[in-house]
Amino acid sequence: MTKIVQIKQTRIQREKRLLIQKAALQVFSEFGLRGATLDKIAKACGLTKPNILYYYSSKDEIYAEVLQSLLEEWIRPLKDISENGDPLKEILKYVQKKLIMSKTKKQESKLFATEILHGAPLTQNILAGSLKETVDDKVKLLNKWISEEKIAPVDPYHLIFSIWSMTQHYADFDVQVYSLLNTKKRSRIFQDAEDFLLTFFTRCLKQD
Amino acid sequence: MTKIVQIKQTRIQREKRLLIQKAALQVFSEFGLRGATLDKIAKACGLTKPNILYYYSSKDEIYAEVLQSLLEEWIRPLKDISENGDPLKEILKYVQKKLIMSKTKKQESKLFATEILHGAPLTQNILAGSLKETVDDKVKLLNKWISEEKIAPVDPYHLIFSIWSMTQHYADFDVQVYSLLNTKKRSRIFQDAEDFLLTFFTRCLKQD
DNA sequence: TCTTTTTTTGACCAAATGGACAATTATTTA
DNA sequence: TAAATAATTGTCCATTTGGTCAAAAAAAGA
Repeated sequence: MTKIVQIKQTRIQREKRLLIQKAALQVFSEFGLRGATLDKIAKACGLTKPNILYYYSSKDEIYAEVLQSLLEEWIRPLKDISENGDPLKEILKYVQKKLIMSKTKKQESKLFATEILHGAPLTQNILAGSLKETVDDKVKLLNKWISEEKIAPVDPYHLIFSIWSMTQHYADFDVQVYSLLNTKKRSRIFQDAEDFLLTFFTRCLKQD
Repeated sequence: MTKIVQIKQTRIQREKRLLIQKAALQVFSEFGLRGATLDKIAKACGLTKPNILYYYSSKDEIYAEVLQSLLEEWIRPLKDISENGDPLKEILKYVQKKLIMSKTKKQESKLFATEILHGAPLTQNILAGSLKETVDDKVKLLNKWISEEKIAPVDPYHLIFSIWSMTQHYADFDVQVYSLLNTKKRSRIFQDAEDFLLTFFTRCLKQD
């Protein structure tokens, strides 16, 4: 009696898994890992709870997969900072990209933030691994630009932290940001934010 | 048969309530509202679960009280920005204060962040109320300083957001920050952060 | 000290929730 | 189209968890 292991995913499996992931992202980002329930995810994607557990063996597995696929996407733009372009322009382009992500990937940003905030139980090794590699690489580049006097001297690690924090703030703390702005300013948050950030980093980094 | 309503707190009540609040802050900031359990709080303060419920009628009530007392403390430093001092210095002093809070009030920062991140269900009215008042007040002051050409022109709302995000990042994302720095830099995070932030805001705001 | 009030706790309950499973239905494949 | 495989679901279960309650213990007051 041999059990045949299924290797290739069927069409339905691909579709349903994606469906579940989308719903899970939504629910996890709103309620956190522990606040999210399988019932909520089930309702969000129109499947039954046992049906979800047919595709994933546990709630934690769903969470892990959602987080995993999000992390890769999250690190990517940093890699795009290019040694060849104009230093200030490259940095500003990165700021813009991150800001756009805050606008269009709000759920992802919040889920990532919640994970880190609560100690990054599933993410530690990625942080200390591939993310650290990429960061260290870009830190070297920034230091090179500084020594060549192409940008003003700053601690490159903290420069990266500042870009992350300022841009992600508009996704993670959107409720607060919205609460504090009046209707008029609310409708141009991201435009104002972009203007502010570009001015800010230009003033801070431009060599005179 | 009249039930006498107790008005004054006994010594034990004062002590135990504080004890519970401390433990609750710790547990809520680590696990979030839904991840925290009464049992965890109970263990953290060495009381039994029913005993905790003798002092607080529900878990939500504990959460609300912890959050409430945290919020007041959270807003306060912003109020201290003074019209009379030197504009740039006043702003830098505020940045320093916020950074110190990130260092010494990490749990509070994380709890606040988690609350906002998940939609600020209990905090909305405070955000739109007393916090908004204070912010609007300081925005006026910043605009005045700008029109008097005492600091460089920037959007004052986004300036405040940038201070919040960059300083709180060191508390909320500490796991990430630590993961990315080597041992040497890890031990001077807050010194480096302060240098970075003061330089940054000075460059950005100084009138030439 | 004796009484009253406050504090503490063990035992218990109901609801929520993650998950198992067998039976049924739909889809593929031969 | 018949057999095999994949997908779906109703039902059930065990654990976790917020919360209750009556009785016991401790503290305070007279």
